[in-house]
Parts: sequence; C-alpha cells; structure tokens
Amino acid sequence: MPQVVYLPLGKREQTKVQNRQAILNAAREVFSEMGYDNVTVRDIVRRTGLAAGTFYNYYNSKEEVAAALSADGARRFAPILKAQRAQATDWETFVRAAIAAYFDFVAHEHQSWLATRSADERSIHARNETPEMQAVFSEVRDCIVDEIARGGARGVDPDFLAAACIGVAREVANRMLLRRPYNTKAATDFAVTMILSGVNGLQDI
Amino acid sequence: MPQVVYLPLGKREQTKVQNRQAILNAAREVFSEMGYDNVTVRDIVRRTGLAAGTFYNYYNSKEEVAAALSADGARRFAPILKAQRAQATDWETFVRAAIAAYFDFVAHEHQSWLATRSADERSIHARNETPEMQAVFSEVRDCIVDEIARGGARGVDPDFLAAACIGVAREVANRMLLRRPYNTKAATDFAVTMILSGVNGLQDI
Amino acid sequence: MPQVVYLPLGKREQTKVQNRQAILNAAREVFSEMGYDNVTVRDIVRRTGLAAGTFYNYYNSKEEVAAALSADGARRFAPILKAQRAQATDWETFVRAAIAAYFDFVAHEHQSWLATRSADERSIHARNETPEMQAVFSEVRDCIVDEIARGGARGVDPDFLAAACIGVAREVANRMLLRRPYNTKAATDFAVTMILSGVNGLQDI
Amino acid sequence: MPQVVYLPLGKREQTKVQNRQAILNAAREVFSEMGYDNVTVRDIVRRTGLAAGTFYNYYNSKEEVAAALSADGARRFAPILKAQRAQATDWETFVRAAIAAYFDFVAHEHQSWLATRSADERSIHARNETPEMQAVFSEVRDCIVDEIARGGARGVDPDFLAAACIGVAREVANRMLLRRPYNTKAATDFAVTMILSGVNGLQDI
DNA sequence: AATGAATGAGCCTTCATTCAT
DNA sequence: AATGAATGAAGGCTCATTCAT
Repeated sequence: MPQVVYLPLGKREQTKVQNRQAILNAAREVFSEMGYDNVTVRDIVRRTGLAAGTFYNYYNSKEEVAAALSADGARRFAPILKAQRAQATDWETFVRAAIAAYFDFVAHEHQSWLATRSADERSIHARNETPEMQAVFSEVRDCIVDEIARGGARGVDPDFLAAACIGVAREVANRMLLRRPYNTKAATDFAVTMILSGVNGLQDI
Repeated sequence: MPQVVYLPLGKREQTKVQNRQAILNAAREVFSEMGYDNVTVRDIVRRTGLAAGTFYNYYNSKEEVAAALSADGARRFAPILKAQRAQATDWETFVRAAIAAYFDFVAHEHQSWLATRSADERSIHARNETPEMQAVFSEVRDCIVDEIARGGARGVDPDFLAAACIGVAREVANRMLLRRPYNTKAATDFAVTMILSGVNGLQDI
Repeated sequence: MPQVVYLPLGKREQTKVQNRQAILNAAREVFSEMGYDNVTVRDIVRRTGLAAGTFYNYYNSKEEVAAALSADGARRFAPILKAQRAQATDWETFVRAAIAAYFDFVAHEHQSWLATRSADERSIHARNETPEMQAVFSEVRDCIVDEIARGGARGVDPDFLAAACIGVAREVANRMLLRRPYNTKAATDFAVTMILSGVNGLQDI
Repeated sequence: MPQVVYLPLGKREQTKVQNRQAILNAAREVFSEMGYDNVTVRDIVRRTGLAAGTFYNYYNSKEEVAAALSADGARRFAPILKAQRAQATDWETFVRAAIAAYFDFVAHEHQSWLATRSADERSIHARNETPEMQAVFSEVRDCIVDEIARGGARGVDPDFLAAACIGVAREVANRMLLRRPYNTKAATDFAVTMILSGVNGLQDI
C-alpha cells in the first residue's frame, strides 16, 4: 500500500513550494473572479505579493498555470469518480455515480473557497468557471461518453445525450451553489432523476 | 396599436445608420470568431474599415456594442418566441414552443453566418457565443421561469428545473450546429422529449 | 529633366513628415553616441520627445529605422560616387574617384553633425559607425570589388586587395575626423597614394 | 630578473582558479558567437554551468570580464610580438615582424577555436571580434606608432600611416580567416608588401 | 461627423544584481 | 565560496481613448 512520506524540506525548498502554491491559489482566485480570458499574468502576481519576475521562475505563462490547475483538479477528482463508479453495473447506477461525484466535488471545492472569503467577498464577486472545474467537468463528460459507447442508454442519440447530461449537471450544480445552505443530495437527485427519466422517455419513442 | 413609421432619412442620417450597423456587424463577426473577451475595440474597427475615432461617435466601449447586440438579438427573437407561445395552453406545448423558437433562431442565425463565409472560413474558426445569443438565451430562460411560476410542472423545484431546461437546450443546440446538414426538428424533438420526460419523472417522486 | 515639386502639405501631413524625420535624426544621434547594438527603441523615442507608442506609427522596430537610415545614406551618396566615377577610365583614376567620394561624404556628414552640437557634446561622446555610414561604406566596397573584377589591378589577389583598400579608407577617414580643422584633400591623397603605390608593389612581385 | 614561481594551490584555490578560467572561456565563446554587445551576463553564466550568483564572486560585470580577456590576450601576445621585434633593426623588418606576429596570433587563436567546435558550429556562427583580439590589435597599433615615433617611415604623416597599417592588417587578416585552408604566410606577405610599397610611394612625394 | 495620429498606461518578458541558505 | 530564487527596473509592444484637422 502506497504511503505518503513527508521529507523534511530545507527553508529554500519550503519557500519554493509555498510560492508555487501561492501562485496557483492566486490564479484560481483571479480566474474565478475576473474570468480566465481577462486575467493577466500581472493580476496573478499582484495577488501573490511576489515580484513580477518571480512568476517566471515557476511558470512561463498564464496557460501553464491553467494547465497546472487543470491537472490538479483532475488529480483530486479522479479518485472520487473512480470510487463512485466502482460498483456501478448498469447505466442507471453509473449515471448516478458520475453525477454524484461531480456534485460532491463541486460542493467541496466551493466550501473551500467560501472558507477563505469574508462575507463581503462571498457576495460581491460573480464566480467564473476555473480551469480546474473545466478539467473536472471534462472528466465527467468523457466518462459519460464512454459509458454510452459501451451500450448505456441504447436507442438514444449518444452525442445529444452526452450533451444533455452535461447541460443538466452543469446548470443544476451552478444553481445549487447559489443556495444557502445547499443540499448536495437533493441537487444530485434532481439531476439524476431528470436525466434517467429523460432517457427513458427518449427510448420509448 | 403601435405602428412603425419609416421616416425618410437625409444623407447624413443614412450614413449614420449605416455606420452604426457596420459596427454591429463587424462586432458580431469578431465576437463570434475570436470570443468576446479576446476582442479589442481595434478588432471591431479594423473589420469595419472606419477610422478608429469614428467608433466613439457611436459607442463608448466594447461593452456598449455588446449591449446593443444583445438588444438586437432580443428584439429579433421576441416575435418568434411570442408567436410560438401564443397557442400554448399547457406546460407541454409551452415547453415545445419555447425550445423550438430557440432552436429555430439559433439555426437561422447560424445559416446567415455560414452564408457570408467561404468554405475555408467556415471550417477554420470555432464559433463563440455572442452577446446576441446570450440575450436570446436569457429570454428563453426568463420565459421558462415565468411559465413555471404560473404553475407549469407542479411539484418540481422551479429553480432547478429552469436550469436543467436551459442546460439541455444550450448543449443540444450546440451539438446540432456541428452536424452537416443539421436537422433542427430532430434536435428540438430530442431536447423537448428529454425535458418533458424528465419532468414527468420528477413529478412521480 | 526631372524636377522636384513641393506640394503644399496639410498640417497633419506636415507633422507626419516632421515626426518621421525627428525619429530618423534621433536614431542617427543615439546610434552614433551609444552604438547601434546598445540602442533601444525607447532611447530613440526619448530623444524625440514623442510618446512611446508613436514610434510604432512610423517604424516597427529599430531595424526598420536602421534600414531607413541606410537607404537614406546610400541615396545621398550615390550621386557623389557617380559623379566622381564618371570620368574615370583607368584603375588609378577610378580608385581616386571612389576614395575621394567617400572622404567627401564622410567629411560633409561630420560637418552637419558638428553644426548641431555644442562644444561639450562634440568632445564628450565617442562616435560610432551609424547604419548610414555602413551603407555608404558598403557602396564603396562594392564599387571597388566591381572595378577589380573588371580587370583593375591585374595580378593582385582581388579579395585581399578590396579588403586592404577598405581598411585604409576607413581608418584614415576616421583619423581625419579627429583633426581640427581637418583637411579632406590631404587625407584623400594619403589614402589614394598608399593604395596605388601598394598595388604597384604587389604587381612587381 | 623576475621569475615566475608556481606555488602549490589548496583545493579551494584550485577551484577558484578553475572557475575564473571557466568564466573567461565561456565569455570568449559567447562574445565571439553573439557579439560583445549582445551578450548578457546570463549568457556567460549559462555557458559556464555555474550558478548565477557565483559569477559575481569573480567579476562584477561583463565589462570586467572583457577587461580580463583583453589583459589575457595582451599577455599572450606580448612575447610573440617581442620575439619578432627583437631582431628588427630597420623599419622594413620591423613592420614585417609586427604584422607577422599579428597574423600568427590571429591564425593560432582561430585554430584553437575551430578545434573545439563541430563542423556545424564552425559554419553556422559568424565570428565577432572579441575583446582579446581588440587588445592584441591595439598592441600592434601601439607598436607601430612607437616605431614611427622613433623615426621609421620618415616624411610620412605618422598618424595616418599607423591608421593605414592597422586598416590593412585587420581587413586582410579577416579575409584570411574565411579561406580554407588558409595561408598565413601569403596573407602576411600581401599585407606587408602593400604597406611597405605604400609607404615608399608616400615618401616619394 | 469622420479621420487617424498622438498619447501614455499597462502587459509580457528578460536581465543584472542581491542575499538567505 | 557556491547556490539559485527573489527582486524590480527596463524594454518591446499594443491598446483605449482623445483631439486637432
């Protein structure tokens, strides 16, 4: 069984790890607040408090930071998705598994974000989709496409179906986050029921 | 009853109208080709052929142009939606009406765009959602929310439901546009069936 | 016979011509004072007093400015060289013609430069070879290579000879400029005599 | 009589000497490949493999490195020039001696450079004049000026003459290096003959 | 009202140099 | 003494916006 060993780091290594993390955190924040396209490298750097040039010791561009965030999101999401998917033997349980994993992750991430923000900040800023969430989202999409290819939801246009599932999941999850307190289970149930019933309806035609 | 009167315009006014329209057209194009966030005022102006300064005689910023495009989209979409909605007496027909109006509009807009592009251009550029489409989209959303408020789809969480409808419509419409030739009716049927069956399923709980 | 006609220019055109010229002048100065490689676009702009961005309305890079200066130098030098060369029928007169043209031009340019500088400035700064002078120099080189190819200085390694002529001309011209007052004729005579006698010596071997 | 004593060095001192030398070698290379003006301290350090900060334990700037290279060049060149000059009793033998020393040194340096380069590298890069070569060059100039001051080449403008000698030597040497294989003796003879005959011609006036 | 050059803020990136380890 | 990350000053370049013509 794999075991994580934390080697003691020298001060230098510590700072490096911290800075790298600080950049990722700052990037996540500004991406979310200003929208990926509108963010400049300087926006990220400003948020970290580091010097302008320091950024380039860690990443060469905004794109690289986004890639790192994506990878991070995918890495953290993968085990959740995997666990949920493990017991799924039929289309229905599978869909529930995938959607539930997504909603759980989204909820969890949002909680982390809320925790670091003041009440003011929480209400002021619109949240934009970060590279991380896009990556996670993409995983779900792939997973659904995969399952459809394997024969789930027979008789339904697979391309449209995947799109529809994605659409429902994304939009309902977004609404969920706006509620206080929010109820992950209820939202998941809603989305899953809607999708499964929808598919049944499509197969009846 | 309101009546539109077309007053004859002097030359000056004519040019003004033409320029205003030229800016909107150019903006629509570049928004669609480069994505709203990446577009600069200069991009719009370049496409126009007008002088840089002239832009500011009509709009004060990219945002204002976007607003104008949104208004334009809404204005053109409104009658379609209204007509479709006129005969709808129950929830089901209503949903079909709204979704169909949306798909028709999307398809029509896309056709216009295709018509002005060479084969090369059509394949090269990814299309991005323009302010217009967002406005249209928003109209549909409002319309659905409205209908739910009036008692459609009883027993279902109205907020989530509107979100889910929107999600399905948007994603399926996007996929539709990627097919050649595309079949508006099939896509509409898919989305409508999915939504209606989904709602039924939700009500059964 | 060609005739230069000066069309009256609007104020805008006037300013444009002036700015373009101001950039060239500034560039010539800083190239000469700091050396081409060390000059930045901002150095040029600073010297003009224009805004940073304005530079790019006229040239896209330092290189383009250098090219313009080169072209200008060549354009002004060509008639001088041509005139001097017109009567040359043998190698000896030809060499004298080319060298004299070069020394005249160099002296003339230097005078212009001196005229615009205070006594202080004249002594402080080392002068570096500007793109203009390089272009002029290059013309002379080509001209000599050309003449050797046509049979001048028979029996002598043409490649080395051209190099040697160039070397003598450049170095002697530079020394000439350091004297006050300087004597173009004496310097020209020196260089020419050295070259011609040198060639004779080489042919005797 | 001064005597060089080689003291045994401790490990520390050894490394120091090695690093200092490594920096000089790296600098020589990049100066030659990229041109002195275009080289940054980072370029030198990169070539070295040392850490950025280490550079400043040895030199405080690119200029200091250049000075060290100059000194090194002069130091290596001095004995050659001295030896050649020892037997020279008249102006003619002296000139030959000085020029020959220069051409020999240049050829030798170039050989060393070629030896450490692959065929590719040899052809790709233009070679630029390094601080070393400038120093060596300067030595030759001083030497000639010196000799003229002592009465060589009577009746000729000493300033112009030194310049002319320098011009011939530099340009012909550069051409020589471009030939494969190159013939140092032929090039030297060319330059020497040209100079001596030239001087004779000047004295006849 | 149209024009398009001028402006200067601001972005990305590199670099010389410092300094804690 | 060596290391290499941090710093902040420039430099190249683009852009929104203004304003004289």
